[in-house]
Amino acid sequence: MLQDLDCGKCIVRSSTCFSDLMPDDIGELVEKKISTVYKKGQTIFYEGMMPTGIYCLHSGKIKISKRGNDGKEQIVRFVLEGGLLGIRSLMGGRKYSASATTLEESVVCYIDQKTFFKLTTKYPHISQCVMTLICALLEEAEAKMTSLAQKPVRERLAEGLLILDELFNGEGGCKADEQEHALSLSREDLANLVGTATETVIRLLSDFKDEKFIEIEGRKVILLDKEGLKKTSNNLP
Amino acid sequence: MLQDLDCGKCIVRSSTCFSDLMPDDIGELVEKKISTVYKKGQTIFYEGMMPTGIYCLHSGKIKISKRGNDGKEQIVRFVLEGGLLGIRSLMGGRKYSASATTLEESVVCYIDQKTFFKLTTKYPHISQCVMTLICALLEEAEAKMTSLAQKPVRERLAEGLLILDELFNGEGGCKADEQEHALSLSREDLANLVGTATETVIRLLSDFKDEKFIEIEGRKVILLDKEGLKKTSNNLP
DNA sequence: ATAAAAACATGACAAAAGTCATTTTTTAAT
DNA sequence: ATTAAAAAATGACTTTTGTCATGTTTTTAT
Repeated sequence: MLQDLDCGKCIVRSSTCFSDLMPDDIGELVEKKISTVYKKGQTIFYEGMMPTGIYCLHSGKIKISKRGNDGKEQIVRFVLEGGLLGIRSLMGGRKYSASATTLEESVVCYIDQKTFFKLTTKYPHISQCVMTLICALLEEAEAKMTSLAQKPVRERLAEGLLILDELFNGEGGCKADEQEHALSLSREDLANLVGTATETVIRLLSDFKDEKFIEIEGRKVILLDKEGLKKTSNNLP
Repeated sequence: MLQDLDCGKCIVRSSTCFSDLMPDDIGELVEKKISTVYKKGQTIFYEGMMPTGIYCLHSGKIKISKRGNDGKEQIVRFVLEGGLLGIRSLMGGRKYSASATTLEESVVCYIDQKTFFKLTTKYPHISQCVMTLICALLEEAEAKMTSLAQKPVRERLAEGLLILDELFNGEGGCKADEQEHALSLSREDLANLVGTATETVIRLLSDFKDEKFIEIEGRKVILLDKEGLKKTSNNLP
């Protein structure tokens, strides 16, 4: 547990729904929030648990995943620095319908529901902001549904690689001096994101390599030809 | 266009987010709302348009569907009597990401955004109610994603039939004196819901008939053995 | 009532994707 | 640095699902 994170100076906070808080409320946040470091692969909450607050991702990357009826994992989305975790479940008053697991070491701030709802009551713009977030998630979920229902695996994998690249190496991602356009999800995670078998991902990645769309360095996948991937993903413009 | 719908007496309204309005506001609703009858197969709004208000379904049934990159339709969800249409797009301030088409003759009340937002500002419980609705939609969407990604078509079709039955013949559906447990979506709609080819749906429906799970009467599908369907859908309890 | 159109049905075949078994490489721990 | 464990890779084979062609039935419109 970390004691020394000062929400007042937190650049992450200022880019979330919690921007524009009055000093007193920031003070309360500093006091009430509980910050925890999770190592890679640790789970923050499990599907089926009842939420008692929300989590704000201070640093790191997280996958949100469900288990299908046969216990197989399905990755539903990712959360990056500044993202909120468990907000849908808390706002909907329902159990978590997915689990949250770190993909790398992450610092997460927990805010209990009482403190959170006090803030949403006082600041309507927070509710508004959360509503916008959830609406965006729903739009994305419906797009992904369509993709899963209609596209062959090859197209979905190309699409998945591009989305991951945008997510991890785009705006909020790592700096340019790090390995550019490199993804390092396991093949299994990639399969659970795209909705296929691990072997199929491996085979298609080799194909993509042969076609010079990507380069493979051990676990890392480096995008060489995003245009080519875009074409094979069959996403027009 | 219909002039004679009185929101004050509207049983549908009283079961939606618009329950508990003060008389004056109901009066304004009566004045401002525009009620229209749509025939079967007509489209209320199209993917890509910008919303200018919301629609409330007074009677009828509606499918919400997207087009994939190859133009193929994907049914994303259904809306029944009392449901709101276009709420996600309006609240998220974004274009419609799906179209709304009637499955049978339907009466739809349009409320322009100014009137709507006036109400949400005055009645926080409306915003709260809408938030809960959208959270539920997101949860369902993520469940459907998982199903599409992991289940074989046969299981998805069984699941789809059960969901449709629950939706159309359960609580808000038709009365018991009508054909019980009968669905009359076209095979094509069924395919576009379940994410497969029309021929595959037809073949699987024959299988289900042979296995005595359903009976087929022309376009109508009558569920005989819901337990059996549940088992083949692989949804445990 | 009848014709035209749409929806449904079926067969044959091809393509896509999954499974299982086995080997190689990479990663992590001592 | 070495070894054990995990992840990645590959091949052989099966199953699932999609496509195309064609015939039949049901709706719908005149």
